[in-house]
Amino acid sequence: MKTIINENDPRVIRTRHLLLDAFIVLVRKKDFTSISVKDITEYAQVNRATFYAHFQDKYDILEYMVIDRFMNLISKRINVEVILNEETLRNIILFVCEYVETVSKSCKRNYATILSLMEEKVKLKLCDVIYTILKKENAANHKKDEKSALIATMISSSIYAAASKWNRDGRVITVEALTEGVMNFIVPGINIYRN
Amino acid sequence: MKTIINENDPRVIRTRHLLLDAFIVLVRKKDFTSISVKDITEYAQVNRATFYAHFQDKYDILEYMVIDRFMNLISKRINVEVILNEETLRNIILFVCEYVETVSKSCKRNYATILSLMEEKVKLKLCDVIYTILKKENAANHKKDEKSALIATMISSSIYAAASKWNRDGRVITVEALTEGVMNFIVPGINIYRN
DNA sequence: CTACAAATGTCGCTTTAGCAACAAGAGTAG
DNA sequence: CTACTCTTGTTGCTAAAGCGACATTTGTAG
Repeated sequence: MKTIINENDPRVIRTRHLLLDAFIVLVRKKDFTSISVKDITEYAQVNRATFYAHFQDKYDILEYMVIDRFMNLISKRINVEVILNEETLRNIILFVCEYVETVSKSCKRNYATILSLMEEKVKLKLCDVIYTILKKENAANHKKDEKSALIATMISSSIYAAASKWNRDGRVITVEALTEGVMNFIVPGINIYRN
Repeated sequence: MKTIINENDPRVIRTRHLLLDAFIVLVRKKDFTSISVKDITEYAQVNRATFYAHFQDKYDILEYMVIDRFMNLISKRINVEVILNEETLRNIILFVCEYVETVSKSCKRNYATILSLMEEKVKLKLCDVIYTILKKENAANHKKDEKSALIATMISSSIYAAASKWNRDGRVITVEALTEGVMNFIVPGINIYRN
């Protein structure tokens, strides 16, 4: 039962960090299934009841961790202040490929199934990022918001699906080749949307 | 105005650590005089008012740090469960010499005067340690407590004074030689007290 | 010297964290 | 199956940390 109200309270930030850091340490050492909330709070030196003020359960903190990392990584590579030109799109595609690859490599097979539950959240975040860029482009024109949301959904799902397939198939073609294939598919649709 | 009640509360321990760590970092970088309470709390990410719940002022946290370090160092070298035989005494003398030397070496000249204010506290702690050992030796005989306190005072002051002088004079004789000199002075007195 | 800026301690009030105890559920050994 | 233990969420209550404001002091530039 999350009960935290003010995300900017220094105590809240500190406690969240303690819990996340503990969780990350444990995740490297033990099987996710065998990690209990008690383990996390004991390692973090935080009361167990406090954990439940921040997260619903251990799946919740896993999700938080995955999203948090995704956003950290993408924000270092893609500036949301930019416009969605071809260069930006290529950067996003390259980033998603890299992300998918590193995640799949860092997963012991036990985590693969669990992380697949998180994929949906990551896709939504990717969609968010693209939507944010698109919306800013048409800040004045509110009528286009709906269209932006729709096209962002399709762009992000295309990119993520392509990157996933590419990774699943063993990454036999180069990322550049994949990027071209994706670009050829999505750019015409985007251009039509822009007119 | 220290207002902390429960020293074992995990939050108290955590906050104290944050403050101490921040203070130690700042002490290495800046002149003690130029360190403000605000600096410490900002670095530690702790509220300024909270600082005053733990320490009176920056001199107080300095004192705490010095005592804390002294106790950490001595507890690694001298087990208070031991009895005060000649070996233990020699170990104590060696430790005090080492302590005095390292402190004086790690001090920029600005700190020397400030740390001299701390010397008295360190001496008292040394006295405490010796008294604890002595008292345990006569646990059954409460009448000897007063005598133990007195002799502990004299033993500790003798050792500390000798070590200080040895250090002040440039450490020209070996610690072993100094130890012999000190032992020759204090052991007879201790023996008389024991009978 | 003066005036302005910054640091110091302190205060009441709000918010978050710790704690102990609870019922409910999962897993395990006999 | 049963009894046992451990984990899980949850709940009041207590205690510590955060916050903004305040009067003072300190220090420093003009």
